[in-house]
Amino acid sequence: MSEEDKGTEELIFEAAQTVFVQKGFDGTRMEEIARVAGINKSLLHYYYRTKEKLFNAIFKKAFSYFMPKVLSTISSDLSFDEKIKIFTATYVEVLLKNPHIPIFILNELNRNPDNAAQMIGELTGIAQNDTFGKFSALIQEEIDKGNIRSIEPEQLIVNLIGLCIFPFAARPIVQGIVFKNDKKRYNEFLEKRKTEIANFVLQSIKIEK
Amino acid sequence: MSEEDKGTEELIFEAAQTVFVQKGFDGTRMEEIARVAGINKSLLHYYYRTKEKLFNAIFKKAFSYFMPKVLSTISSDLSFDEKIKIFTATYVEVLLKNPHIPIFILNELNRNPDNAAQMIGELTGIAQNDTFGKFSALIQEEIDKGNIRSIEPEQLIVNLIGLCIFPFAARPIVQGIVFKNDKKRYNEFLEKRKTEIANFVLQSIKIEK
DNA sequence: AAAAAATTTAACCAAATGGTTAAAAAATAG
DNA sequence: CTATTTTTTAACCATTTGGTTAAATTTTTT
Repeated sequence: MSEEDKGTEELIFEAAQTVFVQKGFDGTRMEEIARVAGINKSLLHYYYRTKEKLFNAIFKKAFSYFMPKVLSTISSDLSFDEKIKIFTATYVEVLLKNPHIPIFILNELNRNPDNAAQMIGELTGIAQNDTFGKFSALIQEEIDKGNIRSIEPEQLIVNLIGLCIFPFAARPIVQGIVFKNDKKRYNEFLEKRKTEIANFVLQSIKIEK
Repeated sequence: MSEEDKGTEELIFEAAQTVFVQKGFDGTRMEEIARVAGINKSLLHYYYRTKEKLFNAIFKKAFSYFMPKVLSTISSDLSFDEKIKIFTATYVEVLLKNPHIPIFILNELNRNPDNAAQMIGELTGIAQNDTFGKFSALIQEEIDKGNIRSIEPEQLIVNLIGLCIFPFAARPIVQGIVFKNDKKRYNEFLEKRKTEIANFVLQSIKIEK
């Protein structure tokens, strides 16, 4: 394989990403991927033998955006407050750059949990490191130290992640119904979320006020 | 049409709901709906002429679970705190009974926003009443009265709804990764959410502490 | 320039799918 | 009982789709 092969392979990969992420596995047609990539179906199969193989490659990459290394912020030596602030801000920033990822991942995870689990298992990080376990422990420490009020660590973790992901996964609802299709206000709303989420969460759990 | 017609029509409707909600529009096969309903394809088309018509009927009903009348709690004469508590508790209860609805709605909304918007428009309530506008006004009043801290009403509304919906839409993640497939702990977690969400939110926005 | 690899073209295939049709059988209504 | 409606059966159809094949052309490597 030459260097330019990566050019074509990458071209196909990006086209596949565009189509799969927008339309899901069932809604995606191989021909459309080829069309978007500006090549033909034969070449598509020449690089990725089956739809499944291509999809799985896309899924893995998409998942790395969905559960980004941002979670490693937890293992840094920042203060708890800073960790929350940086985690949420960075997470929202990542999602602002990949706004279609959440609904894609959530849907495919739901559609074919077994295959998805397999793909996630093949990724390094996330599942292996037990990042959430560490996060739980960190929260429990803060509670024990009296820095935050008592709360089940899992509830707090799901709140944090949910507050970041939800406005993206539910964009048509939030933009359409809450903001009556005013895209500008919806985008300003998302921008503010970068700091708003940490604010909201910390106000809820901090003890001194 | 006789009375028993409704029996068969309802049978088909329920089978369609089961399949569509689990597999989405693209992933659903008409034959599977017929199989689940215990009838044959011909009879299916005899009642609902096309896949689209059947789907749209299902979508409308599902959406009424996704955005339930619970939102009318807002217009009641309860105290603000009570409104939040009852809204979140009832919403989580509704979703516990229809756990697959969120991801179904979010995905179909994303897949075909125009058709979804049309269907939502044909429903009474929700879109017409500007429930969210009223909710915003209510929140702003509470801020002006000094009962809760300053916050953009839309941020608070999205937080509330997101905290309710997210654990259902992201079940495979929450159950699989956070709770390592311990279904029992995941279900206990959801049960606690009925009160936990209001707790979390009120702690964040209440002024006296 | 020769060999190897990449790309295109186009025809082709089998399976799946949404939908139709028509005739027979069963159930229901008048 | 007769007429109507509902339901089944089964064959059928056109289209779509993922995938293959083979030959020709272009590009890259050596």
